[in-house]
Amino acid sequence: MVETDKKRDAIIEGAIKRFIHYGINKTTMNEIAEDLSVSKPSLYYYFPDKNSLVLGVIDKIFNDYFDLVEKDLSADIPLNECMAGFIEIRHRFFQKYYMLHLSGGSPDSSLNSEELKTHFMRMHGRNIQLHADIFQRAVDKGEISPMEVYKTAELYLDSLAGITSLCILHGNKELFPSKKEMKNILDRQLSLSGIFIKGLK
Amino acid sequence: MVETDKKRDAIIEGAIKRFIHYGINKTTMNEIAEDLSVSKPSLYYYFPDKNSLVLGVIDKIFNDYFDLVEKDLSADIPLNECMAGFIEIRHRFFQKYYMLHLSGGSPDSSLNSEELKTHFMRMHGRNIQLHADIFQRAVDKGEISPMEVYKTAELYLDSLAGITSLCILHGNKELFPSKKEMKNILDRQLSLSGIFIKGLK
DNA sequence: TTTTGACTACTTAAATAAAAAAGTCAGAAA
DNA sequence: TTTCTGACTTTTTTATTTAAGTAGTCAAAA
Repeated sequence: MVETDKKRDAIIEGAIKRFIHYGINKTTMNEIAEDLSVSKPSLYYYFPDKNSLVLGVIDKIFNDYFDLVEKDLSADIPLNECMAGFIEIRHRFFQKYYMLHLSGGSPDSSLNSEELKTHFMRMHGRNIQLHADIFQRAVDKGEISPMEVYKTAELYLDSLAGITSLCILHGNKELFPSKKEMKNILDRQLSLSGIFIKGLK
Repeated sequence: MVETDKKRDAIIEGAIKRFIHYGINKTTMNEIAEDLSVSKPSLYYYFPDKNSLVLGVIDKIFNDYFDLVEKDLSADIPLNECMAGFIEIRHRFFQKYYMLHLSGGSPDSSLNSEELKTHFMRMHGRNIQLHADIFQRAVDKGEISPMEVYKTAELYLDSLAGITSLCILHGNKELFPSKKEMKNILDRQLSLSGIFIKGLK
């Protein structure tokens, strides 16, 4: 069982490497198998279909993200700084996994099946809830005014995601946004976050 | 000359009617001509090509918008209320001209030519400048803190536009967003605007 | 000066064929 | 028994051709 899990993880890692370069749709099960020097049916022994593999990949990426974010959660720093830290974490993930199009608040074209979309939305919801919890804690500490924390967290995250999606839409139509555009997205997200959090006081 | 301008305007009005229903790309010059009971070459007498006609349409719509907005501009009301008013104006335009996809801060697929995109971006810039001017006035009155007004106005408008684009992406994949989704967009934009303006104090 | 029927050139959409990828299975290797 | 594979089938994607539709022109008429 432990061996099996190790193999599963190795496949997921291999898949991620391909996905990062070529995206989910442009990566074939054959390529993933070849990279790992195994046959395609071996992959299908560990994952019933491509969707399950993609699901495993998304799961791993989001868990990495939540691990990082939840580590910062305990520290007793001002809300604005905490949010700035999260933005930078998300920005690194956004950059690294750009080709997977996991960016916006909404499931993208690359997640074809309903199952994947649902799973993605669950992760998204977990992120909102995490932010809502932090907002609630800040309310309890008197750092910001009382409010509907979940709705506010949703609005906060969507406003940041919206900035990203507009910047990408605006920018060059290349496969990958430029360093400059990336920097711009980060700067604007930090600005907006600062104003938003200040507006919650 | 006055007669010619009248005919031009009539053509623009006819084109808008079609565009509202079927969008720019799914409307043919023939259809516009038939609606007005004239021949296609008549249209080409007044507009050298379809782009020019679309340009005239966009120009008219934006001028209508700026007329409405600049009317409210003189009134001496709090910044937040002023912005709320503008959001409602834009929302009405968004709803009415949804099929033209003039919504986001970025030129959409329906604006094919560079000329149109440039013109659209000029209108977009004018809107940012208008908001920057209002922000500057609010700074001068001491209603909000000093800042880079243009950049802030850009961020403000993009954060609102981002909300719209995410809501549309999220929502049903129908041609038209539902009444409920529209209401949701408006409510969230008003919420975000309130928080944002408060954050500028 | 303004309008039109009849025309051409170009673009888009539909249909079809070819290629590639997902997924299966009987059986071999560990 | 669990893990793995070569050879296969089915489905999906992509490329190619074909047909249809649309933008734009022009000589001539109102």
